[in-house]
Amino acid sequence: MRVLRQDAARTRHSLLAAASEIFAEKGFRDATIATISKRAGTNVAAVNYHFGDKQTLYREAWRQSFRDSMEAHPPDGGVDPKAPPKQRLAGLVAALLRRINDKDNREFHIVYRELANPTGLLEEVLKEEMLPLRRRIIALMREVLGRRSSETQVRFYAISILSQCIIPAFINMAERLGTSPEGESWEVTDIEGYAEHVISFSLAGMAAIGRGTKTPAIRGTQLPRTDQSFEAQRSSTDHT
Amino acid sequence: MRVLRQDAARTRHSLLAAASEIFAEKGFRDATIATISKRAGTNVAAVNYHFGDKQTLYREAWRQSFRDSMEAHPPDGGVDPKAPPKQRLAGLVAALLRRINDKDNREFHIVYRELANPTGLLEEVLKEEMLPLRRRIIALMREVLGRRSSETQVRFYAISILSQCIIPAFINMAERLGTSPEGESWEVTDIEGYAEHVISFSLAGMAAIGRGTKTPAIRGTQLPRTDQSFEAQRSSTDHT
DNA sequence: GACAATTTTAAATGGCTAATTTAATTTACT
DNA sequence: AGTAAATTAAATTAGCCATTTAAAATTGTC
Repeated sequence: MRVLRQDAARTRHSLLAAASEIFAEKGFRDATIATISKRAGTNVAAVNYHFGDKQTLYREAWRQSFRDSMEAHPPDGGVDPKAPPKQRLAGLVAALLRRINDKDNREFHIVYRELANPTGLLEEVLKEEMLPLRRRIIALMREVLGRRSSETQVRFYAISILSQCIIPAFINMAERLGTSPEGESWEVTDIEGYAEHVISFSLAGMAAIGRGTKTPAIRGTQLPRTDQSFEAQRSSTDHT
Repeated sequence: MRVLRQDAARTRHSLLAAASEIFAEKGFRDATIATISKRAGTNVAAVNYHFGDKQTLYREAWRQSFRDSMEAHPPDGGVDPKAPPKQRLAGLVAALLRRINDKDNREFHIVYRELANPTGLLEEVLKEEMLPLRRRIIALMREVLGRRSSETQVRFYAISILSQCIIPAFINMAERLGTSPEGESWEVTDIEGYAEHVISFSLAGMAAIGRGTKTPAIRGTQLPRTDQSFEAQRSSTDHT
C-alpha cells in the first residue's frame, strides 16, 4: 500500500516551482527537463517518476501558478461585494493589474508563450479557469453600464478596460527586446498610479454612454472609412 | 559581372512572401527553410543562394511585411494633417486598428512571436521602425491633452489608447487556442464598429482631464491600496 | 534496528529535426 | 551559341532531449 513520504513531497514541490519558472521563461518546447530538474536540485528521472511525463508537469505547473496568483490577488481587489458597482469595478481593475504585473506571476507568462507556440496542453485547464473570470467581468460591466446598454456595448467596454490591464505586461516583454532608447519607453513602473489612471479614464469613458449615443466631441471626428473597409475586405490589393 | 535576371527576382519575391507567412505562423525557430522554400515553390538551396542564411531572410521578411503593412494603412488614417487634433487622433486609432487586424498583416505576428521567443535578430530593425511611430503618437496625445498635462499623464493616456488598438489581435490569437464556448468569446469581428467605440470611449476619458484632476465619480471609488503598493512611486501626480 | 517499499540517482537508450554546402544541371540573357 | 546566373537533388554536418533502466540510497514502520 502507498505511503506518502516527506522527501517525495519536497521534490515534487521543488519540481513544480522550478517548472513554473522555466516554462514561464522558455515555453513548453524550449524548456528542458534537464534544466528544470537542475534548478529543482533533483535528478532528471524525478520528473518522470513524479509526474509521468513532461506534459503533465506542464499542466500541473500552470495550475499551481494560477492558484498562487489568484490567491495573492483575489479578483475583487479587496472591495466589499456589497459596495456600489463602480467601486467594485475599481477593485477588479486594481486586482487584475496587480496580478498580471506581479513579478512573481508565472501563470501569465506561461499562457503568453502558449499563445505564441500553442501546444494544446492547456486547452481544458484554461477553459475551466478563465471562463468564470470572463463572466465576472461581463456581469460587473453590465451592472455599471446599466441595462440600457447593448450586448456589444458591454463587450466593447469590457474589452477597453481589460486591454488596459493587460498591456503593461506586454510592454514589459517588448521592452526586454531592447527596443526604445532612454526615457522613450512605454514601460509602466508605477502600477498603482496607472491603476488609478485606468479607473478614472475608464469611468469617464463609460459615463459618456449615459449622455446619449455620442458625445459632441465625437460628432466632429467622423471616422473616414477607407474603401477596403466598406465591403468586407477583398484581401487588400493582393499582389499575386 | 553581375546581371540581374528575371527568374532571380521572382524566386526572391516568392521566398520573401512565403517566409513572411511561415515566420508569422511559426516564429523563427519553428519555421524551417524546407517549409518556406516548399511554399515558395523553390529548392531549399535557394534561400542560402539569395539571402545567405536563414537569419537574413528573417529580417528581410519582416522589413517587407512592415512596408506592405504601412503602405496598406498609412498611420494618419487618411485624415488631413491640418485637421484638428481630435480628428487626427481618430484617424490614427482607426489606422492602427485596421493595420494590426488586417488578416494580411504578417508583421504584427512576427513581432508577436519574437516577443515570446526572442531571437534578437529584429532588434535593430524594430528600434529603427517603431520609434517614429511612438513619437508620432506621443506628440499627438500631447496636442490633444493640452500642455497642462504632465509627462506621465500623456504616457498613461497614450498607453490606454494603444492598448485598445492592440488587444483585438491578441484576442484573436487567444481564441485560436479554443478557449471560451459559443457566444462567450472576446473576439472583435467588427473592427470599424470597435474603432468608433475606442475613439468615443477614449475622447470621453480624456475629456475628464479638463474637468479638474478627478471627476466626482472617482472620488467615490477610492482604491484600496495594498501594503506593498504604498511606497511605490508617486510619479502619477507630477505636473511637470 | 532491520526490513520492505519508496525515492533518488547515474548512465544508457532511442529517436527525431534541420541549416548549410556541394557539384552537377538548367536557364536566361547578350 | 556561349557564358554567367540560377536552380536542383543529394550529401554533409550538426545538434539536442525525453524517457527508461537497473542499481543505490533513503525513509518510515514494526
